[in-house]
Amino acid sequence: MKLTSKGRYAVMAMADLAMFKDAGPISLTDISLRQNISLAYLEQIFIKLKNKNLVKSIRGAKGGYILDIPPENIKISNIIDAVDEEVKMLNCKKESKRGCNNKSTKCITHNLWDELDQHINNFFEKVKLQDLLKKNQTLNK
Amino acid sequence: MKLTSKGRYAVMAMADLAMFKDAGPISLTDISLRQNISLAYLEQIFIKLKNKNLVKSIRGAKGGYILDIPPENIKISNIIDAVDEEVKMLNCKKESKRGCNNKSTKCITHNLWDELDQHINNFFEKVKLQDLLKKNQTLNK
DNA sequence: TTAAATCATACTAAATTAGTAGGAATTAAA
DNA sequence: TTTAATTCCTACTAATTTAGTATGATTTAA
Repeated sequence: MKLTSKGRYAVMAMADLAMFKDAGPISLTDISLRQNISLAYLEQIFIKLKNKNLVKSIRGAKGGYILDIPPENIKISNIIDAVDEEVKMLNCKKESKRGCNNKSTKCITHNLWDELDQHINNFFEKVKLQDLLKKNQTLNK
Repeated sequence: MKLTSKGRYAVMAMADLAMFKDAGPISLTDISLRQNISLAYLEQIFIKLKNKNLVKSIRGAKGGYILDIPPENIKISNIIDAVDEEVKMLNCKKESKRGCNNKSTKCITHNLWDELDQHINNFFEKVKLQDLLKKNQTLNK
């Protein structure tokens, strides 16, 4: 789980789509204006969202994107995973076969990052796209 | 709360100090060798830890660092905050006076990142340095 | 006096992130 | 049938951040 503004943009854009989901296909131009994200950057993001079947595209004039899944069934983690390639923030894991075996002093913090990662993932698993639309509420818990 | 390998190194180094806390001052050279972190980089990290009164330094030959607080009273969040300047991952906050007021569609995801941040902070608040030394246990919960 | 250590600051290299640029393909509507 | 609006595709680049080096000064035990 990596957290960058690309992921943030993706969530914002998906929330936008969800808000206007009854208005037919939404063009990236619209989202670009409303959310203030560059069109070209949105294009890249939406290719990925489409590849993960979170959205469907309608090409040509009057085209755009629509959600391919109802917003109450889309986890935030689905969105973030789609656009930000899953790179573990643990870097002791990649190096090691030997060494970082959780027993040496060398990687005593291993467990810690591992659990943090689960913790963050868990957070994003619990929150659905739909939840974002109900504003000013506590999302998780 | 920012999460980088600098923060990871800091936690590793502090855990190392905690393990050897009865052995008098520990030199960064020792930590460097045990944890495989460059000495010069450790030096930078320890200046910050010292500024936050997490460690004390003893200069000169046979010098080194010792914990300034017992490990059961040091939260992981204290360590990470000390070395990784607190830069909010929310970037909608910095721009805005107007705009991102949590009511516009513009920053509908505001709450989400805010809560995530609390969530991560909360995780690191609950875990103490001492907890890392009891290996192979669940840290949080 | 020497060697081991911290302290301080500046620089640099690598990686990542965030975007731009330019055009091709598709399609609704005039 | 032409035009304009759109997605699609790929390559490039600029900005930022991160991670780490380099250099040398200062302190102190032996």
